[in-house]
Amino acid sequence: MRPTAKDLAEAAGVSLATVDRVLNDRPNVSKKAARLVTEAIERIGFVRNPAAVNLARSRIYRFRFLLPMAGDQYLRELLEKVDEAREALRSDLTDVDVVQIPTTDPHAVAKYLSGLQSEEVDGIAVMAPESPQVRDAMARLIERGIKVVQFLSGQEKLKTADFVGIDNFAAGATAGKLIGRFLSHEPGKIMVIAETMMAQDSIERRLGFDSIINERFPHLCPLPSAETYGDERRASLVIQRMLEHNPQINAVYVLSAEARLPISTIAQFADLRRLTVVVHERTPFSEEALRDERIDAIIAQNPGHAVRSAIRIMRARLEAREPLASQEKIRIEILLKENL
Amino acid sequence: MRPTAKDLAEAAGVSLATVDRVLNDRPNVSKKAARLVTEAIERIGFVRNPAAVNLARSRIYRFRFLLPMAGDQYLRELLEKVDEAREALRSDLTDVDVVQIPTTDPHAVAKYLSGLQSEEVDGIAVMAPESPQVRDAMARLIERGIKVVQFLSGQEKLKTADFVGIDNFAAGATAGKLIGRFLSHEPGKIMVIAETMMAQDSIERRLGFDSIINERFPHLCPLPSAETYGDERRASLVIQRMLEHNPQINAVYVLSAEARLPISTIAQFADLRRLTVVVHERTPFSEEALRDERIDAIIAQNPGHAVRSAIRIMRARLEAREPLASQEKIRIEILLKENL
DNA sequence: CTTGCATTGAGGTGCGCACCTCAATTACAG
DNA sequence: CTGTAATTGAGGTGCGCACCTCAATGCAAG
Repeated sequence: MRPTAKDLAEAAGVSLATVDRVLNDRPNVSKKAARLVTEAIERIGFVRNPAAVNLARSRIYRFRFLLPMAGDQYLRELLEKVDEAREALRSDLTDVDVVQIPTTDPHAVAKYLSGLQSEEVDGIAVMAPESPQVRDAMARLIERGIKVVQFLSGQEKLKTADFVGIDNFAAGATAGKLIGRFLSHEPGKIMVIAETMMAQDSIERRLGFDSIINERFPHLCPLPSAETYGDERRASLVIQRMLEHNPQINAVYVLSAEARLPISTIAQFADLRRLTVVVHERTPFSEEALRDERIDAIIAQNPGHAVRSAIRIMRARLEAREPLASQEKIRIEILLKENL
Repeated sequence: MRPTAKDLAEAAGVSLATVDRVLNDRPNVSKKAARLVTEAIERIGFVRNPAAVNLARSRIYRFRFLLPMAGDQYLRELLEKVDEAREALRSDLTDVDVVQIPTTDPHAVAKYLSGLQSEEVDGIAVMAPESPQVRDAMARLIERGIKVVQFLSGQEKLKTADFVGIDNFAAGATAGKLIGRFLSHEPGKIMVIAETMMAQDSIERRLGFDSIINERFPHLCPLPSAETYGDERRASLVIQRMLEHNPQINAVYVLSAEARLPISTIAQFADLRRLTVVVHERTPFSEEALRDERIDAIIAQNPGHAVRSAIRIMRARLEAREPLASQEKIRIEILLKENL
């Protein structure tokens, strides 16, 4: 049998009460007693039974995901995964919920975060664009004991918060490498499309992309980023003009999470199958496009993994444990038609 | 507060004892009582508190990984991940251990499995090559109530066991697609190397590989599989001869998990950087080779994920739950230098 | 030595459930 | 109607720990 707290008390030569004081960081413990107990813990290999701990504490973890209001398929996917996690954790003393607010307005985000009470929630995963106000609000949340995870978004990294997501520079570089190698030695121009280049992650991806193209594939010329602002008419205009002015385009890189608008717009003016196309994020649309070879590769970060990871991290932090780094690292996945 | 069993009893209009009988499938429950309780469960949204359940049952799950005796870096990686999982689960009522036996001897594997008692272990993840004896032994284990996972190995799938690992046909196809697209339109021959072609997974990978090369890249010619049998001298002989007879070779595909021997052997006779090379499994060796561009891509299945997945599945089965399919699917990862 | 404070031990309660016993009630066959 | 079996309820115990109270002990300053 595993040693219990009682065994531990015996081994340390102290009472159960003192063991309890040490284990739970209660006051009024002499250095000597603390040492006796910690030594005994090592010696007999004592590990708290988490089931008993949770039961006794009758504690419920309340985690929240703060996600953008709008969004196309990728966001929907994400919401679904959060829901899945909620269901899976219902039985596990963990409540998960979602709040959607217009994250393009940093003021609104900051205000929401500032209003959060630790009675209301134990941890929050925030997916919002970079802004000093939001960063400040997060820092203050952390001071108040609410765990914060910077979630899949291009924030400047806080040292006191955890980050869940991919290295966007590397992701851009990966896209560049794929396009470069797929095109082989043919020279040409690459169309780069983003929803907006205001977001930190778009910028990083672009930098990574350019760096490898310049270094390894100088015969390829990446064009300036075209921005759609998520607007159909604007996308149509910008893309059509770019295609007309650059007949040498033989590749397309879509920086943003939502590939549907750019890709379906391009399809109106050019033959996708003659282009090498790389996009971000697996969605029903991008998956289908990959299957019928309108696009050649998807760079993805597994949203289900990201959601679970964020929850595990917040939980570990609350229990003052260190998260398992290797498990919590989100991989930059490359999806081809063959390994979907 | 979440409803407790007591609330449930009240809501169902029966006693706690009857609720207990229904929840734990004990005998002597009338259909009517069972119905009352299950209806009440739905109605009030009752969910058992797993902490309390585990505490009351004071049950410890004992899982075992049965792995091959020998092996190079990949196996070592795997052992490490199992160890990591063991540590992480120590506090979680779960004991994990490893047994290594010479899995090339199906007789020994079958014998070991047959000798297993359900008093000793609750579930076992078996990584061993296909053989009817082993399959039978596993089937008998399942009948005795021990959960079995076919782990990362080329077994014929049992319907009654779970499988953790990748689709090897698709993995081979992915390798083929990468090589085909990386080589672009240049014709040439592809060297295919395996430790042995006796293993089910090697065969499936080869089939997947050939199918896509034939279909999509007919200008490429995959050579017959060269087998190293893990032997240095044999590898040297076979590979040197193949390279001499086929100067048109411009790509290499290493089917097996251990790429070190084939790759370092090739390096003695040819310039790896002029070849397009795809191998399986991330190991310290393959990682370094990818970094310094001796190889071009790694097809990997995350061993840490696989280990954790196997454990989660065995656990879910023991608790008569359905594992979360989306989480337990092992992805075919493509690693380039950029997304390592 | 006394006062005041920090430290320690003993003991109890409750978390939500599994598992057990024993009596009481009900259903059913003969 | 009787006997028997099936069903139900009441109640208790323990899992390992957190959290609380109260009394007892130690220690140091004045």
